[in-house]
Amino acid sequence: MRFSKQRELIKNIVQTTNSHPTADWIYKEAKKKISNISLGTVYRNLSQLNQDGIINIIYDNNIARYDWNTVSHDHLKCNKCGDITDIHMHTEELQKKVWNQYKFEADNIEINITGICNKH
Amino acid sequence: MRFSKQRELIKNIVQTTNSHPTADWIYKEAKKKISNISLGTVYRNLSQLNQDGIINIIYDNNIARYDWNTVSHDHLKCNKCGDITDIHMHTEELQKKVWNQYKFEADNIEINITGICNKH
DNA sequence: TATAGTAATAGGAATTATTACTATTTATAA
DNA sequence: TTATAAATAGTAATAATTCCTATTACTATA
Repeated sequence: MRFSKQRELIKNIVQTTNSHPTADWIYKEAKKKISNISLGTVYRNLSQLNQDGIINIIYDNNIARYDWNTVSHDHLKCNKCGDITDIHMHTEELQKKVWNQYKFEADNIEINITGICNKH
Repeated sequence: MRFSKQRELIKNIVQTTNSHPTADWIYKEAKKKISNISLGTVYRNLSQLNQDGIINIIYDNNIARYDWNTVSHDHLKCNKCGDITDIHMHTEELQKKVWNQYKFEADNIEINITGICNKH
């Protein structure tokens, strides 16, 4: 992968944001520094960075959100404010369980929990 | 909820399909019976049926799939063939855990596991 | 039964999110 | 430097979903 200042910027934005931003939000942020950056460039780089394991993609219903946290983790999503909080449940036991019960070789386990967060 | 033949048809299609169909697939099936049915009608009815607890919506990356199985359950998704298998993990303990640790009142817990299924 | 009022529903248009395409620019290695 | 392969901006296309307005099912009244 060749260096590009667009990709550096995009990586930097994701890595310094805790709110699981959307592609569109990242695009608007990026424009503040490189005003003619294209949305296509944002999408392409986000998926490249994801493929290289530098950032993570999570799906919030039908839109993609990007996450600097690449270690496997889970999410609490509040139905009132829409906030998504990172949490960690131990999933090693689940991995063993699906192997034993279903002979399914799990490589990723994601637990998404919706409900009401502690701000309400 | 008022009667409509479109909704009856859509409900019937979902309830007789085991493959977690997408809105678009359901639309194509529905057209065989009501040729001028609109995709918007399909979406509206699917989400109404979901709100009434008659069917379930699951998200496979960023597209919605519909499931006749309304009891809370989890999914194994194969990276090779794309098949999605329904499974059941007990999630009561997870619900307690997020309450104790985060004071988060969970109303839905979805565990999505990706990997290689037993057909490969 | 016929009719009128109304809120739910339908179809199709519009919007949003994402991907594809192409001419041009740029990083990098020889 | 220059060759070249990769990346970019800009735009068009596609995919997924939601919105808008005419139509229709249902209810109450005559």
